[in-house]
Amino acid sequence: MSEKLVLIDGHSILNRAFYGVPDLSNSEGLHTNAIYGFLNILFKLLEEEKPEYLTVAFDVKAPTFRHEMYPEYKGTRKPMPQELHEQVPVMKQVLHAMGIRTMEQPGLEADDILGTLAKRAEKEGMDVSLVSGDRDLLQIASDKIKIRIPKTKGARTEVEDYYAADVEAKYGVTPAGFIELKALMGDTADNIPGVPKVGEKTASELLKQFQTLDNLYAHVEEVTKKAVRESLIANKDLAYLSLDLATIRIDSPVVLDWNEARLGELYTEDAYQLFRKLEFKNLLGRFEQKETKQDSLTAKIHVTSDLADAQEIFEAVKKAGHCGFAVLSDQKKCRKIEETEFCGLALCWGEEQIAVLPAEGFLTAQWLCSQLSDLYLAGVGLSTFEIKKAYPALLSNGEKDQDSCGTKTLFDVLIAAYLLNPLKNDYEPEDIAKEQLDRMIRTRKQLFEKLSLKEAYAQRPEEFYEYAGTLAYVCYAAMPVLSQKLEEAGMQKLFDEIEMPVSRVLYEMEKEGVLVRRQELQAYGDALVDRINELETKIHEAAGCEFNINSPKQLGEILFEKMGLKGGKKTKTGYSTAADILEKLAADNPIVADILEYRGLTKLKSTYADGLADYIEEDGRIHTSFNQTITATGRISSTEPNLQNIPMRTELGRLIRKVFVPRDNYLFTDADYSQIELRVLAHISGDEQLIEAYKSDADIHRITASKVFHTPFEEVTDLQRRNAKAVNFGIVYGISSFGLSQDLSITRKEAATYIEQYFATYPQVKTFLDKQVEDAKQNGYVTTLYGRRRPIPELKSSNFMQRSFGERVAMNSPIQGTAADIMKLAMIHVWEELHRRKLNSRLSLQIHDELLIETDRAEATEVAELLKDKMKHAAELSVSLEVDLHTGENWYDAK
DNA sequence: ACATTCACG
DNA sequence: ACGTACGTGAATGTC
Repeated sequence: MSEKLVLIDGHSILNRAFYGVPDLSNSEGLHTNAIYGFLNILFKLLEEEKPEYLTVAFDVKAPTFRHEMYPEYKGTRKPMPQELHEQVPVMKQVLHAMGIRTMEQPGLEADDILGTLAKRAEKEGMDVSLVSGDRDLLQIASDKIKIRIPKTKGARTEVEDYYAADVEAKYGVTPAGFIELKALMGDTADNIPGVPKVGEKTASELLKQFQTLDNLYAHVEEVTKKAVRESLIANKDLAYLSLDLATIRIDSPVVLDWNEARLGELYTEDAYQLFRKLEFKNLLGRFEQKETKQDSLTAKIHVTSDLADAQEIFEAVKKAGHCGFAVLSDQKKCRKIEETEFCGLALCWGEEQIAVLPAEGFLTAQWLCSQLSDLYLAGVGLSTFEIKKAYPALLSNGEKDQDSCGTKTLFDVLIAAYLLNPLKNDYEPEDIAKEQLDRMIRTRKQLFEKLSLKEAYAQRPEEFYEYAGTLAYVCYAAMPVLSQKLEEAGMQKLFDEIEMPVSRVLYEMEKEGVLVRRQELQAYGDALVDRINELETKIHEAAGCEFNINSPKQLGEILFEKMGLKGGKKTKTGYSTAADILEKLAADNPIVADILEYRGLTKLKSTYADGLADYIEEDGRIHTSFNQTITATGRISSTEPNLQNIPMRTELGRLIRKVFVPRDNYLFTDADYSQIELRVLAHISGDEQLIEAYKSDADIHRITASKVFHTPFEEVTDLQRRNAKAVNFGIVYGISSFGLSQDLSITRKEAATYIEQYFATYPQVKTFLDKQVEDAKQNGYVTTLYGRRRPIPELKSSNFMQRSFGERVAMNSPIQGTAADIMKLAMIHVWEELHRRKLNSRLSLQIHDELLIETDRAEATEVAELLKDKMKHAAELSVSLEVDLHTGENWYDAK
C-alpha cells in the first residue's frame, strides 16, 4: 500500500467556504465562517483519505477571486472582502496549532507549489489528492493524482473527483489539453489573453483536429475558417505566451521535506484553545475523546440526601447571603411544583461550596422547595438560569411582598445574557460559562443525551450530579460578571425594574392560561371543511388535473407552465405563488381567486382550528409560553401555541376569537394602545410638528396627509389619508422608497417624493432617524428610551443589502423596542395593582400593544379603570398615550 | 434542515 | 447592478 499525500489549495478552499457557509462570528466580532467551512472540509477529507502527509499551500499575496455570482463578469475579480481577509491569518494559526504544515513562497503561486509537490510525490510512488475549488488544477490530474473539487450543494458539501480519465470523460480533453485549450480561448479572470476570435467552441474543435498547439501551428494552413486562421497566424506569440501563463509549473523550487508534512496529533492543547476562542462548539467534541479533562469543578460537588446535612447547607447559604441555584426538574411549562418531575435542588454559595440535593428520603420535593422559598423570603440573593421555570419552587412558601413582582434579590442569568446580546438564537448554560467565566463545561447533551433528568438521575447519577452542580455554580459565578456588564452597558435598571419583574408576570399569565371552548372550536373547523373540499374539486377541474394545492412547487408549475399565466420566477426554487402575486392574477383568472380562498381556509383550519385544539389542556385552558429572551427588539414572543397571531384582519378569521372566553362570572377586558410606536417616535425624536399633531387629538394619518400634501384638513381624500398612513408605517419600519413603492403600488420616484415631503413636514424625525444610523455605525448598537440595546453587526458588512438592512433596523429598533419597554412597564404596574387591591381579575394575554384581562364581573368597572390608567401612565412622554378599551363575553366581542 | 407561505403587532 | 419594508411562530412541502 503506497503512502498518501493530500494537498490543499488554501485560499481557494477558504474562498469556497466563505461563500458557502452562512455568516458566523465569535463574540469578539471576528468572522469565522470561512475557517469553519475549511475545517469541515478538512475533517471530511482526513476521514475519507486517511493520508500520511498533508500540506496547505497559500499564495503570498492574497489573491482576488472570481465573484461567485458573476464568474464571467468582464474578467474583473472582486477583491477579497474584509470579512474573509481577516480570517486568513487565523486560518493559518489554526492549521499550525494542529501541526499542519503550510506552504507559501514569494514568487510562487499556490498552484505552482501544489503542481510541483503533486508531481514530485507521484514520482516517488505516492497517491496524491489535490484539493482545490479551482478547475485550473485539472491539468495536473493523472492516474495517481486525483483532483478533488468540493462543491457547496445546499447545506452539505459534495466533492467532485477527477483522475486523468475523468477529465477526459467530462471535458473531452486530456489534462495537458486543458492548458492548450486555455491558451487558445484565454481566461479573462486569470488574465490569460488567448487568441482573439477563438472562443470555447472553436478552441475545442481546433484541439480535436490538431491535438496540440505545436501541431496546430505546424498545420495552421489547414484551418478552414478564414478569420480564425488569420487571427491564429497574427497572434502566434500571444498564443504561446498564453500557453506559458496557463501552465502550472511542476518544477518550481519548492523546498519541502515530506517529514514536515507528516500528520501527527491534530487535537492538541493549542488547537483546543483556538477552537474555543473561535467558538466552534460542535468541533470541540472532537477533543473530548482525546482528553477526558475533568473539570476541576466536579471534585467540589457535594451530594447528600441526609436531612441534617441539607439543613446545614441551607443555613450556610443563608449565612452567605447569596447563592446560585438550579431547580432540577424537566418541565416544558411553568406549573405547580407537584405537577413537575422534580428531582432535586442544586446550590452554590461559594467557589468551593457546591451541593446537590436529590429529592429522596427525608428530602421531599416539598421540603426542598420550601427551604428554597425560605431563602427567598429571608432576602437571600438568588441567581438561577431561566427563572420563569424556578418560580413554582421559589414561591412555594408564599410571597415576600404580596403585591410586588419586583425584587432585586432575584437574578436570572438567562435574561441577563439576553439583554447583553439579544441577537443569539439560544443561551445555553455552557455558552454562559464560556462567555462569562471562560470555562468549558460539559453540556447536558454530552452528559446524558436525550434522557430526562429523572432518567439521568436513575441511570447515570454521576453525570446527573455534575450537570446539577455545574449549573448552580455557573449561576453563582456568572451573576456578578453579568451584573457588572449590565451596569457598564447602562442596563441594570432595565434588568431590575423591567425584565426581572416582567418574568414574574409572564409566569403567572402562563400558569393562568386562557379558557377555550373546545366544542365551538371543533364546530368552527368543521364548518370550514365543506367549503375547502368544494374549492379543491373546483380548482382541480379548472386545472384539468389533480395536484397538491398546498405545494408551491406543483401550484407554480400548474399556473405558470400548464396554464401559461404570466408571473416570472421570483424564488430560488421556482415560481412565487405568494398572495400578493396571485392577487394580481385573481381578477382575470377565477381559479386563482379560488386558490386564494382555499389557502385562507386551510390556514384557518390547520393552524387555528386544529392547531389550537391540540393545546387545550385538562383544565379546558390553553397555557401558551411567553418567551422573554427571543426577540432582537425586546418584545415578548408567544409559542406552543402562538396566541399573538390569532386572526383579526378578515371577518371569518376573526370569528375564531369567539372561542376564547372568560370563566363563569367573568368577562374579558381588552385594552390596546393607539399607535404607540408613532407616539414613541414623536417623543424620542422630539419633533415639534409631530408632537403638536398628537396634542390636537385628531386623526394622525389625516393630519399627516394634510401637511404632506398641502391640503386643508377637511379636504383630505381617502387616498391621501391611506398614503399618509403607509408613510407613517414606513417611517417606523425604517423607510426606503422601494419598500414604500411596493406597499402602495407606485413608482419609486413617487414614493421618494412622499418621503421627502414627510421629512419636510417633520424635520426632526429625519434628524432623529439619521442620528440613529449614525450612532449605530459609531457604537455598533442602538438603544431604547430605557437603555435596552440592539447590536447591529450588519452595518459593518461590505454587502450593500446587509448594510441597508442594518440601517433600517437602526431606525426601527429604538421605536419598536421602546414601545415594548413601555408595554412591559404597563404589565408590571397592572399586575401589581391587581394584587395590591386583592382583586380576582388576572392578566391573560399580551399581544404587543394589547392586554387582555379575565375580569371578575364584580370588578369590571374597577379593572377597566385601573387597566386604562396604568397603561396610559406606564410612561410619561411628551405626547399622551391613548388606550382603547372594550369589554365582552369573549375575545371577539372585547375588541 | 430549509424554504415558502401566511397569521399577528 | 444589487433587490427590501420592522418584529415574530406554525404548518406544510421538499430535500
